[in-house]
Amino acid sequence: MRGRIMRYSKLFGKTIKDTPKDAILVSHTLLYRAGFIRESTAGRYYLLPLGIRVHDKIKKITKEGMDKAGAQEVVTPILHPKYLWEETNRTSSVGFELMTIKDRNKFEFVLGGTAEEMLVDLVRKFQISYKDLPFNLYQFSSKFRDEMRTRGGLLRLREFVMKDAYSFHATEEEFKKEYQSMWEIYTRIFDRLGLKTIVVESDNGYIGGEYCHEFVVESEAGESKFFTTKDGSYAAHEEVAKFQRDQKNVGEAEKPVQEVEAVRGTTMEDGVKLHGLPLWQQIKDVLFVDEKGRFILAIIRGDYEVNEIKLMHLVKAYQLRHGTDEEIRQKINSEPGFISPVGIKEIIEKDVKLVVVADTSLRTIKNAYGGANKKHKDRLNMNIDRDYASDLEGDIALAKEGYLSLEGKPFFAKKGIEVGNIFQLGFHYSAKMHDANFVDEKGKAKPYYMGCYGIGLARTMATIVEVYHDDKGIVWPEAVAPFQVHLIHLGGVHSARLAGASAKRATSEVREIAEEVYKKLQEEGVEVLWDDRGNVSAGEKFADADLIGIPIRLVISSKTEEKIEWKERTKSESELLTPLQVLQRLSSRTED
RNA sequence: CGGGGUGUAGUUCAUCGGCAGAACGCACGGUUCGGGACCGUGAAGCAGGAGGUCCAAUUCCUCUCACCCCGACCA
Repeated sequence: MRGRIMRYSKLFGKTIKDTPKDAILVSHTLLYRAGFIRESTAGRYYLLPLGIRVHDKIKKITKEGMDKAGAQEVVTPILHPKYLWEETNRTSSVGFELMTIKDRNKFEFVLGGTAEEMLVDLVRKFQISYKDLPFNLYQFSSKFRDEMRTRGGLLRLREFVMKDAYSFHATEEEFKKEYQSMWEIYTRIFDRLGLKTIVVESDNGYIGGEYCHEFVVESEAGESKFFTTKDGSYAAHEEVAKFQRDQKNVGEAEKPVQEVEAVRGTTMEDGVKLHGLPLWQQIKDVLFVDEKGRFILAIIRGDYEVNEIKLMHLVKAYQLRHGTDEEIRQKINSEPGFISPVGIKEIIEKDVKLVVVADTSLRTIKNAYGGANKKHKDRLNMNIDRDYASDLEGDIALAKEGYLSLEGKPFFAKKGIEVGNIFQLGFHYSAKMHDANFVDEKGKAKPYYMGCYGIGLARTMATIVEVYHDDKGIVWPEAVAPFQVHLIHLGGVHSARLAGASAKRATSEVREIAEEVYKKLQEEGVEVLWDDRGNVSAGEKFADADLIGIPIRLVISSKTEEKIEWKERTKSESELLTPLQVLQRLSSRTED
């Protein structure tokens, strides 16, 4: 534990008045101005004494939560042997953000950005039996991610401390209990940190697995876009949100297909204008190419957009890019802006692998129109099953605000900061890595079922500031404040003299009394920052106290006579208390 | 990686071909003393880096690096 007390005159890291020009977000500005952080290079920050105190408290609360949930703390090396990442083939799938380093023997390491392989490697060093399972191992360690772009001070870093946990189970049922337990513990941890989180269904990204949830704090500063219903019964990230397709003209009789001249541009609007038909009746065709070079034609109702994440999952691809105009012409033998699923398999080049993926929305329309795989030719009255078919059919549509959830409730779009997440990993890692097994009751080796769980500490710290601040500065919740008490004494030879020496204290005495109070608070175990500067005006001390944002401000001056002024950062009024009352109040607060 | 922007004192910014400036901050002295007080003095800069044009470049041109913002990714 760090020292409980500090004199401001000795505190490394001063407050500043000017707003740094590069700071856009409140959290960045305030943490910088108040002397909690300084930047090293993009996405890498120094935590100053005030900053590390807050960081430590967040860590402590996180740790208490994890321990309470029965997880056990470990430490893994930051340099991961690269062969481990090769074992799961993640060197190629996440290569864009991995950083590598070689030792003097040219042995290659990866700077750890997440530690699934390391934990599996650790666990497989032991003979795990079903009797050992389940268990959950966690650590606090620096993570390195060579992010393409950093953002907003501490919100998105290239180097940060993360609490990451990895759980190992014999069965899926067993895992689900842990997942639920982590869900609850996370909610409680963030609650203690003063953050109200929304649990949002989201995409796994490069971590792998089948499902996961983000813990999001609603904020305009956030990067996560998600949808919720008014009652909160459903919350899902934009990438995965499921919604109802409304029925359009399903009752209409199927008309014969007709090929027509269509001298038009290549956009959806051009089609609407030319034929005078609604956008939803048009078929949207989007060509993608995956990492294996497969062509994927996504077809969807014209008023919807393709969700690439959903599409990737459906076709089991790792990466998608849009097909180029040349590819459309030379490989598919179609025409940009005029692609059609009708007869497309017959016209493509022989060496081309094409997967046609249809969104379920195509079942809500009849007699659709769209291109005819030739320039300036369109086709009218296309109907699924009769005129065209897909290799895969499913949900590949992007949700939007106002769409209805599967329960029929309208979506509201929200933005938030993702402070933590929980992942189902299943056999994703244990299947790929050798010997990632446990022995079951019958003595047979089986892969273990896994989950993982992360919380970013610095991001959480910034998020707290995003939520708790006012125009004067930070307003730390008590649980994470760098100190509990900000003690100020005000000099004033003059005012003391003017007020008459008998009842009032002289300046030198005020400082002595402050020092006594400071020592008394120390004895009582109160964390206190004493602004002991003698040459600074009252206004400056107050402004600094407001900026730093410690919950309780105690003022001693010639005006307070035998008492001490008590002011809470969250309130505008103050009151005069006797020293005894101050101590009583402080002790009652710490008991809460 | 694509698009946009910024690099001049610790910080925020002026100067925009002709001796490098201000405010805040910092140091020292003095006056103040309950909401960022005032006066004086002082220290602080190879104008991000390299190259070019010019009698002369912080200023114009080229390249490069760093940082910020918007997009594709994430704790």
